Amino acid sequence: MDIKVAIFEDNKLMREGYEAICNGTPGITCSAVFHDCMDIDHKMRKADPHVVLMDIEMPEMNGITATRILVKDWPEVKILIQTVFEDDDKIFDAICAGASGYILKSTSPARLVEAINEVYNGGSPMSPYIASRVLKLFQKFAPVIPGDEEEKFVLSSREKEILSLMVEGNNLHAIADKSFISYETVRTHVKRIYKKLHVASASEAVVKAIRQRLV
Amino acid sequence: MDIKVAIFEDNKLMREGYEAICNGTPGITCSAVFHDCMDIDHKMRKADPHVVLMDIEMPEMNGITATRILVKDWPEVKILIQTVFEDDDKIFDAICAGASGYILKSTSPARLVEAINEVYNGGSPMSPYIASRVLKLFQKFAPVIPGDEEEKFVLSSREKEILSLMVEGNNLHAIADKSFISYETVRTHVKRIYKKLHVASASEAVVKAIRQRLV
DNA sequence: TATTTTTTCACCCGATTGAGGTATGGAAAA
DNA sequence: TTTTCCATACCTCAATCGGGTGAAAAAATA
Repeated sequence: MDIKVAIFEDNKLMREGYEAICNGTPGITCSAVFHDCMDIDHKMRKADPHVVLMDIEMPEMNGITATRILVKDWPEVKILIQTVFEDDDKIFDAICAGASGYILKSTSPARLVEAINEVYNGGSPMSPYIASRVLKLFQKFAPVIPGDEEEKFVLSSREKEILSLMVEGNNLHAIADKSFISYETVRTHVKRIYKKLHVASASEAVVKAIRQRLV
Repeated sequence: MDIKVAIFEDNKLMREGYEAICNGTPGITCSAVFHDCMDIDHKMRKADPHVVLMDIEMPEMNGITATRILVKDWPEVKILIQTVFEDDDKIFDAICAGASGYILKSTSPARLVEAINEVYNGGSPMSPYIASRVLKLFQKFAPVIPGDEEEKFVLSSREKEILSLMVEGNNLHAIADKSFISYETVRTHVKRIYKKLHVASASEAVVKAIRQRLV
């Protein structure tokens, strides 16, 4: 069956262009085109797409907000962001909103078709420039300092589990309940975790857990 | 002038395959092939490449460690990681090490050539699966959740300062000393921070501080 | 099989923390 | 000018936490 694509794009010319590209490609059908995201719930029900081609710059509701809504309410639908902008903030927001791909409007029709197929199959097409920005942002926010090889902490699976629960904000009693073990046992595990992590408090442990991505 | 590529790959067959692909492509020249990363400094000086094709799985020194060294000592050289592995840890480490691209060994020769051109021109080629893993990891580690607008925490500068000290692992007495205020005052601030952040413990506060980028 | 590691539980002690309240001076905003 | 917010400081009380010791199953490993 064809991949059903819904297009959200305020510019009439581009909207029609995308529609033509989709319908002109075997295996892809444009099930609906919209010029804004008003009443998006109703629009999505009507279009029932596999892939959404989403413009960022739109009146009333921008594509990023719309993406957030779609990710929440239609988690199976893949969202392919399309924009003229290349700035980090937009890229960052779109990705955090849960977009599956991010391509520039300068992308060729052939590449657009490729991208639609890729998102549909679980991949994440990105324009080369976007991809490099994503990696840069990733390196910037990476919670680890890659140099320190010495610090490798080996926690047992139970210890990792308990550390995770600590990061989630549980106190020791709550951890005991959720793990179905006694409070004293939790305390024993926690003490061992502290020893292994070379810390002396829950706060330090969770900070280290996050920064060293132990959880 | 041709793009000069240096190949680091322990498997003889693949090594020769890559070399043939590079030299068989107009605009690309393989300036050297190596079966390990020993004495990498000398090897790099000899090869003087624009792009390094780096295998992750190698004896003596793995490709990620080598990547770290290259990024530090040859910052202009683009590194294209190539591997059979798809696991998140490897991807994560390679990107943090500073790789410019990450492709699977199952990638076609045509796509490999494309990728070499893309990294050379500042892009970041990634296999679709890798790209989607990167986005997932990105979302996981994204320091802000821009969606929840309700949750914007306005801390006074003093409160932020104290929260930072908490994140650094100081206990309340240490914070008092470092801030030149009394222990009890620190406690008052901390209580207010808890209220504002809707948390009930130091651990929760530091987790929220890190995740919401408050410090 | 024997040995080590992991997981489990218990008790003690002293220090720390969290929650509640009260209060004062100053700065900023209304 | 009054009010609100911020920073400062102190008090009490109960609960929790960190450190230490000890020990016994269970599981993994040699």
